[in-house]
Amino acid sequence: MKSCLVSQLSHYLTLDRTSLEGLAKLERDERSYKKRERVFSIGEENRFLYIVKSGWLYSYIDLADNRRSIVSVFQPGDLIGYSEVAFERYATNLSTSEQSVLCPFPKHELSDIFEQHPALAALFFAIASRDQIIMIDRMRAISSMSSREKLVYFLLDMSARMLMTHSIPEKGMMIPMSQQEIGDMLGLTNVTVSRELTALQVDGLIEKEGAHIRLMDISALIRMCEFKDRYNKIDTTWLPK
Amino acid sequence: MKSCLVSQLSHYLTLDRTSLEGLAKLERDERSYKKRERVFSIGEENRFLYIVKSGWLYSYIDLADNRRSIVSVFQPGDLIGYSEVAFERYATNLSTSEQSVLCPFPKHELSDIFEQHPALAALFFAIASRDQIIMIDRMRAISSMSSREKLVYFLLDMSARMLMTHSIPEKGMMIPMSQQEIGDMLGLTNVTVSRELTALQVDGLIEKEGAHIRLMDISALIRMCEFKDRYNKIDTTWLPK
DNA sequence: CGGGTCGTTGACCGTGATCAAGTAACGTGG
DNA sequence: CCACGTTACTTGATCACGGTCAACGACCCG
Repeated sequence: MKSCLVSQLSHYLTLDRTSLEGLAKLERDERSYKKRERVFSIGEENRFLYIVKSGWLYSYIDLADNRRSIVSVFQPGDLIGYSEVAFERYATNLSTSEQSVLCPFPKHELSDIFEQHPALAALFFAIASRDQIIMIDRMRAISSMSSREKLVYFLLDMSARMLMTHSIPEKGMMIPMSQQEIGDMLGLTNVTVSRELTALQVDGLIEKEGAHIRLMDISALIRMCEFKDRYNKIDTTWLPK
Repeated sequence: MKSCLVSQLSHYLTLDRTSLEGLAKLERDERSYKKRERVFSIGEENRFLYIVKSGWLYSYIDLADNRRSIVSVFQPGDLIGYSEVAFERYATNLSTSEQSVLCPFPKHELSDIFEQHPALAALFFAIASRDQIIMIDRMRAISSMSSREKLVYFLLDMSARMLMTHSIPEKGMMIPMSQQEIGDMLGLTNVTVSRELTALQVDGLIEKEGAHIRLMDISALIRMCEFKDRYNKIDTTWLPK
């Protein structure tokens, strides 16, 4: 069975035999987590990185007034923890939002990649850089958009991301997050998320049914928040080899 | 004369001779820019990265209502552009805020680093990861703090950053940014920045005089926004060699 | 001296948070 | 299978924070 990480990376670059072997080593172990289970917490010793084999997860930070800020959402094929690799202790919490399987591997094995697979290391670097740009997009959304535009941005981001690895079914994409959690990603309350989602539906821009959401007029939505798809293609021409 | 980049990197790790040579190659060329000069613009072909030799710069994105979002501020010793390395065209604009000198080098030379200096490549990765966490901190600030707390966060961030390379003079740190620009970093207007800064001064938490700001009660300020210094120390134990 | 940028201060207003109540969906155990 | 408890979503009423608009003063440089 093909690894999700490999399939995400192959989307950007055809990997040679030795790179594949290097990656396989990282996916040796696997562990399963229940729904809403905490994988690691802020302040714990940061020893492992994780590859998502199945399930959705998110990293978050608790705020003062028992709300929280959701930092990133992870899906199958994502590498978790490289943005924290510079610190001895975790700077975020990681929790599953549904039942998930992860492959943990120790931090120092990342250094083997740098020593033995420079092209792979550079690809990881490029992906980290892609995610940095995505974070910048989200910052722009949070700091300058209306609540409605923020939601549109969120939906397009999720959609672009899912389209990278698989197509979206007829009844729309399935987002296993509560409205509270969506709000926590955008700096909104669950109340506003509910209101704006129904407003978007009334205006015919989306259709929703349970956890499934269908985007009805994508180009209008893209115009609303000047969305750019950062997932589809990255520049790999500069990579070694 | 010692390079600023080397002195920033040395703050984290003692570099061996070959690493120093690899870095020297990147700093071969240099070019000077006037105050408020545009270095590159969104959409231009992304061919160069830059090392800051002197001056302050910032990258930004224009918003709809002729405002803009300032993404990052760069100071001497910083590496500019690695967060965009994954894209063929620049995703942000870069402009100086005062007269500056930069060392540009072509993107593909970064790949030489990955091939020939794995430890250095991993250190760059760690710094990119540090900056990712800093971005997360700022996201938390923007999405959940009051305007006053945002400003406190901004001041502490600047202070921590400057302390990494040099000490802060008696009359306070000198921030060559207008209140408009500070607002653009935090998602606030110049009006609010002005109001809150004077309010902080009235409360005795800071003192300001022109572009100089002195933090009077650092521990109170840190408590106000739960600030964490991410610059001072990073984990380099996992690096190759 | 004059023009321009930047910072300050005041009055008003709009968006989204807050508080609250009610409904719907779901899982568990009797 | 229903009774119950819990969680998620919806909808309404009110409020506060920070944005907007505007006027004025300080300062700098030509």
